[in-house]
Amino acid sequence: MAKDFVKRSENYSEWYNQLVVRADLAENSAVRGCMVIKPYGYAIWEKMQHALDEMFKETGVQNAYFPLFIPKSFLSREADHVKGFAKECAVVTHYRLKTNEEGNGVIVDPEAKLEEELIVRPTSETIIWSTYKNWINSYRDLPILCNQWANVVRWEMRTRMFLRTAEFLWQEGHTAHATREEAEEEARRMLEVYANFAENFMAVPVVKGVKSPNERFAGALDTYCIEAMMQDGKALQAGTSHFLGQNFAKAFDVKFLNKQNQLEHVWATSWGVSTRLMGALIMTHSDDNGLVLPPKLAPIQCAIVPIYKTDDQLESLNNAVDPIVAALKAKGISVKYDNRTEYKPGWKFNEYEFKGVPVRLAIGPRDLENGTCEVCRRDTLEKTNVPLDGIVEYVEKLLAEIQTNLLKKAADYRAANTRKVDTWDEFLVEIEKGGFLLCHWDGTTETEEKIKELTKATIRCIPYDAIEEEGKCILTGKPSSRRVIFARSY
RNA sequence: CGGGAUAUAGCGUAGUCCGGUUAUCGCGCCUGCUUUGGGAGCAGGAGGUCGCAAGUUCGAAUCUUGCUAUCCCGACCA
Repeated sequence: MAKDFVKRSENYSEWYNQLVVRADLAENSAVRGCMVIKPYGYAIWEKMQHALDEMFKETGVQNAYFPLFIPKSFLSREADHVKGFAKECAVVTHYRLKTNEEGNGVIVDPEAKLEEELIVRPTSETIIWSTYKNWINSYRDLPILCNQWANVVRWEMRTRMFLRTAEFLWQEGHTAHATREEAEEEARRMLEVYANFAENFMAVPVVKGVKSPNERFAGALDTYCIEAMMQDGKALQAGTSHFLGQNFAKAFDVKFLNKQNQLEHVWATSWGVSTRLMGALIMTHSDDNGLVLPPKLAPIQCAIVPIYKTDDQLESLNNAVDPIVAALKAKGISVKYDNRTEYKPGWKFNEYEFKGVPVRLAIGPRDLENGTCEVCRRDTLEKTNVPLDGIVEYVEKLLAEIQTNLLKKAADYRAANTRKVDTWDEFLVEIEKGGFLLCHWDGTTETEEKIKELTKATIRCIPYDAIEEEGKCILTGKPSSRRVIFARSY
């Protein structure tokens, strides 16, 4: 372990920042609020992208790409939408620089002012719906199911690596449908995809639910979301899927002729997940020894460290390990045999541990004699001596077990930090402890905002699986028919 | 944009209150030898506009003023 690595329990924010930087995932850039994603971090993101792409394809979604710049007038077409994003947009006003006549460097050429300013997309609903207008005439053109992988810019006041940066990478799906039912179904289907991905690939358990009107996406009729719990008890919105109704179709005049030969506005959805998922991944599993990665997203699933004194020993180890590496690769396991001479075994152990490599094998002369190797699993740090005969199957099984174990650990943690709260006094005490509080709420925005003002807690979602029960609002005592999740969040 | 703080080598820092030779220490980096089953040891070495600018002074990392940048707490948010 790094000598001065801050413990998770001591300073959670500091722990997170150091983890990101020292595990080689990312670093702050010279540009305010922006982040450099380093190769190791990007490799994880790529794995996420590939897995999501596969899942999207299964639902019939195709990838496309739309422009980075949005004419200012587009953004103002949908009233709620512009209200939601106006405060955080980067604006392009000029298209040319010129050399500074009074010295060195360049200045913005005042002659090159744009007639209409361009907005760097904070999200692409507007540019996409202005395009869809040209694609849609008849019910035969529907549905349109497009996704784009892109960067977006939101000029945030305070940033935090992966969780909130001025520029971030994401995927945004935009679909167009002939009926309300179909669009609503699509929005829910994609939420299922996200929940699936979070649990099966990231090993992050999530609560599926609907946002309260207050927390809804700007311009949506309904926002579905998945909420995860981090190890400090705070909630993290991991993905959202919006039912947009006909708002954008009306704003951009997108109509189609239905089977009855009547002109109708198109129904829309949009859904997205971002590099924020990286933050969720890091914060859900990692510990005081560094990153812990679920095998399905780990760039290196198995590291092999040779232990030797002489060149002869190294050579016989190389000969013994080569077929094992080949066999692991044949099983689709990404393996790194680290026989660099520049670093000592102890250094390598710590390195792979810190970077969250799920399984590490150590093989030395002693093992060659015994026909064994030492297997260390990152999730529990347990070490076992395992016969080299059958090692490939052992590693394969262990990776699957780690994947399962991480999800279980995270689910147990969440369960231990989720509780029902029925009185306001109790709420005030419990919210300080962190975690999810299941409470009754009278359904009004006023109450929600009052609670936020008093405690910084927000309604994370109204869970799909909320049980119908009679209750009284935590704050006002007015009747309520189901519990919602209150928590402090990122 | 309000409130608070900071700026010294790639990173982390001492020195600043109370001005005074060659700016401290650790990590990292380079060279050599010994090492290698949990971040090796010893020896040697490289690396600095002390955030920028002006002022006070015989003399400024240190005092004064202005500027800039960053961080933390708010407001905003995936």
